[in-house]
Amino acid sequence: MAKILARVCVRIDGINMKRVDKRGAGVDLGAVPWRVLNVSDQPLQLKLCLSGGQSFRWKYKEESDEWTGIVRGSVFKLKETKDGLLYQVLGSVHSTKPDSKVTRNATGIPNTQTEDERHESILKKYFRLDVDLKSLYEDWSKKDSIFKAAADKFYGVRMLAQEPVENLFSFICSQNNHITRISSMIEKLCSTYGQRICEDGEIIYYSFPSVDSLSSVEVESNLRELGFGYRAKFIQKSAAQIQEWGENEWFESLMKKPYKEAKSELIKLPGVGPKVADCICLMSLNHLEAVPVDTHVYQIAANLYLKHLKGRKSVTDAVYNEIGDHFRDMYGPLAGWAHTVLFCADLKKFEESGSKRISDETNKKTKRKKSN
DNA sequence: AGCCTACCTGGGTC
DNA sequence: AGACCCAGGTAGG
Repeated sequence: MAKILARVCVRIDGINMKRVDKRGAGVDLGAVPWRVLNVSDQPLQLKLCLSGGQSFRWKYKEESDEWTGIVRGSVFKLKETKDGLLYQVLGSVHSTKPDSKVTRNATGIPNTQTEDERHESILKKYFRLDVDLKSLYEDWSKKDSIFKAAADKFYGVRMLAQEPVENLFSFICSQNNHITRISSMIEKLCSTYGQRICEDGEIIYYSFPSVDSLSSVEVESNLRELGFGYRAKFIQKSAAQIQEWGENEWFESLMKKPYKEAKSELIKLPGVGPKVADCICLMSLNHLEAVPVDTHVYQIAANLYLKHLKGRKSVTDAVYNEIGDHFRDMYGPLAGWAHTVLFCADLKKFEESGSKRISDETNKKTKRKKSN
């Protein structure tokens, strides 16, 4: 069935990939074939990876149990089934046509691949499917009983290998902000400064904006009007700075540098402090020992591991580093990944009725007593 | 070094 | 209704 549908004639309309039938009438994108991604028995839980605070752009559709998001300029739909992880590609910034030889790409993946191979490769890299997560979980469970207790339910939390530009500007938006507002701000950023990729019914998909497009001076006032508040200035100024430092070469140099050096470079950007810098190191620069300490992680640390830190009014640099070092001492070189599992386990949104958050001790104390 | 305050906005609480 | 408070922080004092 899928194979037959795959042979439906495809025409490329600029950057928009539109499927058309022989009469030229538009065909619903539901005709895009599902493909199986070989995850080779690697644990992977989409919900925790895609809505656990690593990325803000993935959308979940309850009715179809599907996730939609954009990785490296391609719009993916993902679905977990008993037969494995299925994916569709709805459109692509640089798409020629499916199964044709790719002549150019910006992914560093050999250009002798077909589009399908390229997309499979993108997803495997994105989910770091080359990393054996089972043995990591075993290792971390041995080292920490709290981790062990959370591991069963929060299996398959994978550290995504994200793109630095999206990662950086998303987390500049995240500071002192709600998830819902962060997501809506990022969507505004994309629809205003990103490139239109394709559409699916009412929904138009945009790529994440380039650094260039965010660097011009008028961006600040535009973003302020769009409700970005004081982050508008940070975004424009950081974009201009990154551009000056050589963008791609700069990001690549940060990947090669030791974690601490990369972090101190990042902190030079306006709107990037220790926490955001650690997010970038961990999520897109391959420094897996980076441990972003936000309010949640501070709560987890102060209530479960470093009780002398309870009740601090602010997380100072010293406290911040103490918490990070503690996790690094405990878990080793991939401490940031391990910490993300705990972070997920502590998120309210992943609470099930009857279950409790790992740092629930505090919640009892800070919550007012319910009157009956 | 630690602590304070302002910063945009929007949603929740009392 | 209108003052709070808080939200996955940062900058400047």
